[in-house]
Amino acid sequence: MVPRVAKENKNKFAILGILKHESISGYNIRKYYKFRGLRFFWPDLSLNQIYPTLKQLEEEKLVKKKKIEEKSRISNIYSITERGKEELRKWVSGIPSIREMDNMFDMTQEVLLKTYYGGATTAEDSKNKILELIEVMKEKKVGLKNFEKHLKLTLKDHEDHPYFLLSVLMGIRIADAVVGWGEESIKMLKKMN
Amino acid sequence: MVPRVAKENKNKFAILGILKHESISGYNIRKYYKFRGLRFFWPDLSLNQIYPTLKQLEEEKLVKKKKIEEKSRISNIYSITERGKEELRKWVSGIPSIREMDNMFDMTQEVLLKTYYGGATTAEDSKNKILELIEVMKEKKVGLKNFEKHLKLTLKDHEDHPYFLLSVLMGIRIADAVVGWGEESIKMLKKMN
DNA sequence: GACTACATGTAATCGGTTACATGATTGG
DNA sequence: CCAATCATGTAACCGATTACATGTAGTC
Repeated sequence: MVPRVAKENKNKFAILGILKHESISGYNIRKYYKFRGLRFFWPDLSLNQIYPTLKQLEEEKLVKKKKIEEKSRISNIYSITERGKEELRKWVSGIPSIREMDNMFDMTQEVLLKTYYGGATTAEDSKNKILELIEVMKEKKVGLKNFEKHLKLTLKDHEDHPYFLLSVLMGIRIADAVVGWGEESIKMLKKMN
Repeated sequence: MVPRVAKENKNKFAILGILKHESISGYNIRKYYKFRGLRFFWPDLSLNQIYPTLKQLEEEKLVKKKKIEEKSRISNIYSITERGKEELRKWVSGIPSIREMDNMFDMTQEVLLKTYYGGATTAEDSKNKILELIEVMKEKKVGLKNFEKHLKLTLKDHEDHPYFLLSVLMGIRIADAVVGWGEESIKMLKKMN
């Protein structure tokens, strides 16, 4: 029997990354998510998800809970443990398996989250991930360009084809945007050394 | 008690849209997904998901199953019913609630799937959806530009800030790409009339 | 004979959403 | 005093993934 590998709970690392940046309560993790820009590219981190995940992280000894009274208010402040930092670093530095993905949004999201928490590992690790993303996106673009050519020739064969073409054009735009971003990012990361 | 509104099963409509284009088997829905470009921007449609969904669609009388023997092979060919076509049209023509979303990828994906199946409704419907996406993306960009300004000023205050900046820059690139695509698409849809 | 592609499903489980539940504090 | 915000959770359910299960047809 092959051991079952559960789909990674990425919200776990999203939360761990926030706690690496600062020690805060569950309620404030939600605010952090909402007000630091993470929400623009990462799926909703709701409180109903944050609290159980924190409980799980505590059981795994990746975070520590402390009851703190502040301005006559009691809240549970969570902070990352050494073990948690190491777990985060391992996850962030790991090359995401974007080669097995087709969906351009999925792969971009994955690399973006790891880039966002790039402070948890070395600039070199971040650079490598972005370089791979650039490469894969360029390959996707070649495939999309072929679709475009084919659809432009068969535009009038089926009422659906013009709409298929529109979605392919979006794919090409996304690929270009990601490659452009990647190249700009590589330059910025080099300057940081 | 407020009635529970289940999260829309979008794969249901993805499959319905494929069957509107052509009558095929579950196995071939998977191939369609893989080879028509849908995979570039829509999450994996696996066979383990396709079969139960087809069963559900059949129960709802949105599709019809027919056992067909072809080249000594028996397969279940599914075709869309009139009711299914109407259900698809209603879904495609509905304005997605992207204003309640923060995640730029989510909103783009949602509009893209509806654009992909634009043949199920009028060009006018597709245009309206894209116009709204352009507007929302422009708003997101304003927010991201503010983040960018702030992060550039505080770049050296925290080791994480350069990485936050990188993710914000990606957001800006995505926003620009989507707006550019939207404007190009509007022009193409106008020509189609 | 082994491998790939065709072809269809079920069972167990996980991750995430919706809904429910409770209570304190602050500001108008 | 009422609304918004602070603050933390549980229960039920749904959607999607992983794993399991089975069998045929064609090709190297």
